[in-house]
Amino acid sequence: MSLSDVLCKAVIHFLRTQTQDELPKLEFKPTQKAFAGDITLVLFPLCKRLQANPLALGGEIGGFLKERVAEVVDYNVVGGFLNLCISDDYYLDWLHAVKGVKDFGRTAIGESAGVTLVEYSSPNTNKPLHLGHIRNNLLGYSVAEILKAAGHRVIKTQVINDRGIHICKPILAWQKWGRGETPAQAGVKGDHWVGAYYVRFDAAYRVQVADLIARGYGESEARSQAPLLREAREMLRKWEAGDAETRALWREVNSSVYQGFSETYTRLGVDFDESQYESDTYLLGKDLVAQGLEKGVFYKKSDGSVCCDLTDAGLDEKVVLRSDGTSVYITQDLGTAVERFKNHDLDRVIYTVGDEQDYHFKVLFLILKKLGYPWAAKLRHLSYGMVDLPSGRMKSRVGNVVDADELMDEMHRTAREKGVALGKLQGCSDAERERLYEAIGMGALKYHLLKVDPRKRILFNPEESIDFVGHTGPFLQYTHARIQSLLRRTGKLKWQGERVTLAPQERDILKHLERFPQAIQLAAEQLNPAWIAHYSYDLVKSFNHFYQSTRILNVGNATLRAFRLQLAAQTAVVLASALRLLGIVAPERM
RNA sequence: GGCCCCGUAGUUCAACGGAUAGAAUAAGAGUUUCCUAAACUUUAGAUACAGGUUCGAUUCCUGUCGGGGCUGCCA
Repeated sequence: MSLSDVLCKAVIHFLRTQTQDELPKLEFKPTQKAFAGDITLVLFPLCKRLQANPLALGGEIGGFLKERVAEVVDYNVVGGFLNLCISDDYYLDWLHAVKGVKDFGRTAIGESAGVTLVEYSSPNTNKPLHLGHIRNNLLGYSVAEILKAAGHRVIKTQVINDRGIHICKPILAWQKWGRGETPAQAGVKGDHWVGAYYVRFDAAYRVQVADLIARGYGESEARSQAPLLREAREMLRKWEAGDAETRALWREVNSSVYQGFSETYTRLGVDFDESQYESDTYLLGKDLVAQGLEKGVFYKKSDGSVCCDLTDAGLDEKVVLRSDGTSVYITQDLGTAVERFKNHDLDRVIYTVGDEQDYHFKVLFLILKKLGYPWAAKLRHLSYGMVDLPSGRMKSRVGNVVDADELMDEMHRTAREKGVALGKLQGCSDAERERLYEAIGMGALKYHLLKVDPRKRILFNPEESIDFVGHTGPFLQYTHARIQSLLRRTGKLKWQGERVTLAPQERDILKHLERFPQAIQLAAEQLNPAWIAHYSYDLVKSFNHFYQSTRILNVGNATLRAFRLQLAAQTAVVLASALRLLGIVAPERM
């Protein structure tokens, strides 16, 4: 039982002697630095309910706790706040109890733990991943890891958009102008290789459109009648008809893209338990549409298209099947959702998708509810803001897209430049050094993107590259490395739980460390890795305070030295664990 | 037009409805015979505006202004 549980129980016990009325929820929080104490109970809600004076009530509760709860050694009341001072023994016992615990802070996955499906990444196979995908991947991966740490079973999945007109375009360009070239021959990753053909297609297509317009076509007509687009449409038609040659071509080109994606994922440090391909799922929703028609959830319009009326929820009507009988985007999403609940016993499904699709998911969930699936309530859209550039939104058409691989290269390069400038890592082999620069560069990138609340847009300025000093990933990594260095030097000292008197800095770290499980739970509830990022930063700040103001090793008292080393070791354990939840490597040295 | 999200130091980010709104960075001043100076200490600097709800509002509600998104038989 955690300390706040103990306190909560005691306070309720006390209040029961005062009243039988329903009690408001008790609110314990860490005491602010400016006041004496460790844990604070906010009295206002209680005062209101009991019609008591804050000072008097605080005194009564404080007195009761001091007398009856061993951990509480003192209290004071300021305004409407009851500040409790916790005994050194409590924190020392706590540290002694957790010091050997592997994976401290993580909740073991219980027998009854439900399965959460986390979908993220969702790439298109016609171009390489960009900065927006990086945010998506880091967010999805981190949330999945946090859920695991909080005791859930998790399946990580990606839906690969591998079919459609946009996939046909680069294939067509390659067929026309590629002369059988392979990515290996071109010397580029497969995804970039395909992306280049996509760009090439688009350029040629635009020339054709301009040409048609010059010959008197209207703009929209020119766009839809350009020969290249007609060819691409024809390719899509053949693909859908199952034409063997087209399918083979498609398979060949896509396979090199997957190789490229795989390298990017590995470098990003993300992974998936399964992948779904739209080429397998794009027809799934059609029978649902038929069922929906029967049930009267959908209706057929005079042109033959099928719609769902959502006006009762304040939304519009939504087309779920085109007039020519083919599916739209939401049709396959309906089908995929049903399929997932058929294949797995799911507790929850999390879709990690940008906030531009908020409306889409609102509609999707609503339609599934209307179709009568009780699990519709278990679907959740993990919506995040776009990554903007100073010039505005990234648009492939404008050509200002920040490529994922290039960005990672640049982070690595910057880490190396800064490391060299600071004279770091001189004792390492070249290979080891590069490995560390990679970890640090990626640490900077990941922390930069994850520390921001997912809902908010991120402004990414390539000119002022991501920081390595201050509130950054490398700052956390550096602290971890320093602790490791400290421990390497003095590995023999063991602390066996002997009593010492806690200095304020030591107590401060202990309080932070003790809060780690709560930080994980909070992050898991809110699906927000930023909580972990901020927790880690606070922990490191308080460790540095301790580190700077106490000479850990230079004390005569061997017990105190051993205790401080244990404190440092536990900080390293928690820090490494927190960083792992963000996908950040905690280096042994740097 | 309708719906949704966002407005906090010069800048980038914090703050389950709680105490004196925290950090980082940029600017100023310091700290290395001492466990890693990618660190630490210190000075100055902010809740877009107007109402409301209440013991208390950056947070909730209404309105105004500003930024973005969605409102496709695209994905």
